[in-house]
Amino acid sequence: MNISTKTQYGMRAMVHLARQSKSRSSTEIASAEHIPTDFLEKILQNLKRAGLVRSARGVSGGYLLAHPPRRITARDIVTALEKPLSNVQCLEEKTCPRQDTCATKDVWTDLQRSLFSTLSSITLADLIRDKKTVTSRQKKSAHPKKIRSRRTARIN
Amino acid sequence: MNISTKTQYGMRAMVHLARQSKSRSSTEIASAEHIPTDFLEKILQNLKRAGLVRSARGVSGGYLLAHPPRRITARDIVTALEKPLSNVQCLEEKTCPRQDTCATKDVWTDLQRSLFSTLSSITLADLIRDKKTVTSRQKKSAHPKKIRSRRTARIN
DNA sequence: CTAAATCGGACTAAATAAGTCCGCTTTTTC
DNA sequence: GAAAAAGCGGACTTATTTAGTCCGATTTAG
Repeated sequence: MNISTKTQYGMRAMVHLARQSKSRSSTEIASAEHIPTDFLEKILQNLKRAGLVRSARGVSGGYLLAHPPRRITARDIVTALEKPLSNVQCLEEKTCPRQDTCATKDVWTDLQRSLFSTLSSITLADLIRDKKTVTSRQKKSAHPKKIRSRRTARIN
Repeated sequence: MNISTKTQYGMRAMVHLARQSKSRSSTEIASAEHIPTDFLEKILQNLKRAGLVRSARGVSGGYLLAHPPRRITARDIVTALEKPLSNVQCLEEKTCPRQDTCATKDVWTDLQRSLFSTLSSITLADLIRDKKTVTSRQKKSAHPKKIRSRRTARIN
């Protein structure tokens, strides 16, 4: 019942990317966020396969968000990286052999629902706002963003 | 991000005990709930040290709940058995070295709060009731206040 | 006394997590 | 066209955690 460092790294990297307007290389993110480079590379691959980031190869390549920050939730990131999100086998199609055992199933379904619901309510846009606006995040209001551009890179 | 089998076993054992009015031996619970006996023994020790069950040694000894089922929540059980309930080091007193990193802290604190709140709202009494009452239990999602009791499970 | 139970510690095996290494491909720049 | 800087992919290693197992001691009812 813990959050793997992989997922924590991934969350940090995504927040980092959410603050940038242009693509960033994995080495740049790694040094900025104090994440082992090769490990981050793997994480970014996962995030890419999950459709959360896009990448460009070659010299001035790198990664950037595949969607605007307010369209990416913490749930997206966690489910992309945390392997068996709620691994309680009785939540699969296999039912418990005993009915009384299944009484405990309610606990795990409730837990999973609450987990998903909480994570879904948090977007990257929320996270890159100031701390004091955290309370207002719960109300889910839309916010404009300022975009600073500096360099140009081709992204697939 | 999964529930250990240890915790699942423990939950099953507690539900089992909640249905009984007298003490039960670990071997009895183990065979009824299909849990490895020696492993269950360890789990019951944990639950005992957490003050959730009581035990009697000797020939007709065994375990029984330390409190009535309506006073024991899923949170009690999970925290007793799941070792690092939400192991995100930045939730400890050690702050993250970088401020921007700490943006992700909100995710984990929210997650933990929601987790605790959900687990706290489920009592053993809820779990041993009929399935159809599950719906009504979920209505009082965040803050459990009223608890209806039907049968009086005289344990303690 | 003996059988059935709780206790406690030590130990092991399997699985998962966390990271590393290496070589390849793609793209920009000189 | 070569070099450099990036992403990509697979295989590999190491450390930690999980899931038990084993064994002996102690307690207690009959």
